[in-house]
Amino acid sequence: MVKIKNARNLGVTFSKRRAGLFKKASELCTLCGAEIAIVIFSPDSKVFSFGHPSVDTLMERFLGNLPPPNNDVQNQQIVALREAGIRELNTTIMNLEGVLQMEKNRGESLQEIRERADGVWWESPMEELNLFQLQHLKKALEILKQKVEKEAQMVNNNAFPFQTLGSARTPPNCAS
Amino acid sequence: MVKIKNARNLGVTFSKRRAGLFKKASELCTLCGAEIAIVIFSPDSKVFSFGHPSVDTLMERFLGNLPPPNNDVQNQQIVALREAGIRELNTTIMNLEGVLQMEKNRGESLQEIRERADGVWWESPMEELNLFQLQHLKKALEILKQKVEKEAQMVNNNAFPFQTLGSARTPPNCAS
DNA sequence: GATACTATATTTAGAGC
DNA sequence: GGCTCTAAATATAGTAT
Repeated sequence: MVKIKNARNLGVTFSKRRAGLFKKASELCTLCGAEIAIVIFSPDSKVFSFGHPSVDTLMERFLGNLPPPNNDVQNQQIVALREAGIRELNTTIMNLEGVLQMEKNRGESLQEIRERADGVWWESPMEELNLFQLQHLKKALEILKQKVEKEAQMVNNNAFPFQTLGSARTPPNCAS
Repeated sequence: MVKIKNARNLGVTFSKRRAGLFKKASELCTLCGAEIAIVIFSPDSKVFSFGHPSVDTLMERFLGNLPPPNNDVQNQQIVALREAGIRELNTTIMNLEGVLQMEKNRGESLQEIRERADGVWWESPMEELNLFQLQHLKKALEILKQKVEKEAQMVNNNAFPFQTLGSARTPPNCAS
């Protein structure tokens, strides 16, 4: 850990490192399929949080109030692998990119939102998005979702009738 | 984010990055006096957590079950919930972008993979990762759609749906 | 499976705008 | 406050042991 020389920069350091932490968390979610909730109270008691799928969902599961979803990801992976073809995956990728490109051309793409946010865009205040923009984003995402579901269904329809392995939940522990 | 070439090492990557995330969190605690709770569910539903001073303490404060040291519960709860909603939407979008970028990167070398796989392309680790991320993307999009719908509704009812209310309390202590 | 290594990639403190 | 730049610190994917 690098040492801090000036205490006056502590606020800046906090913001930068908080952003870095959330980025690492989101990468871990995307890369490994993990579900992560983070809650941070700053020294002046402001609250920041990160959650995928959501902080509340994961907290409740952690506290034992809700059972975990019984989706055996690894088994799904194996089952789907049996039938999945590279053509379908390529088509999916092309569709995804196509939709994004269309949205980009129409001037309200995710990329635009990202650019408007300048740098730490995912920390940018969503309040700057007006209703029209949100609806537009929503519509774009629905189209995108349809395409993904269509492709994913092609994979799952022919799914190998393998027995689904049960996944038992481990009791909450707290190891740091 | 570094691209993963071999899905076989996903478990190792998860462990390494989980350790890295916890390290970053603990540094943020000691360096800036922040209080942080992290809960991670691995793809096979194992639970890992980090907490300073403790996961339970921070989670309860976040959920509003315990009063913050020096402020009104209601306000704290509203602030936390709004923070959560905004950030989850943003981070989900970021996850989406990350997946798309990885798919794009991988798509560029699909031909090369085919050749290396030498006929048994479905056993190629690349395809495994593709499919895994496709499933992950689908899941992320479903969550995202819900959130966008919720946020859009809030915009309908409130001119400033995401306004962050201020809150202050006595500085915490975070020594380790 | 853990642990060590290392080349590469990412993060970040500080300074300047 | 926020943003950019950059040298230096740190994280990490792949690999060997």
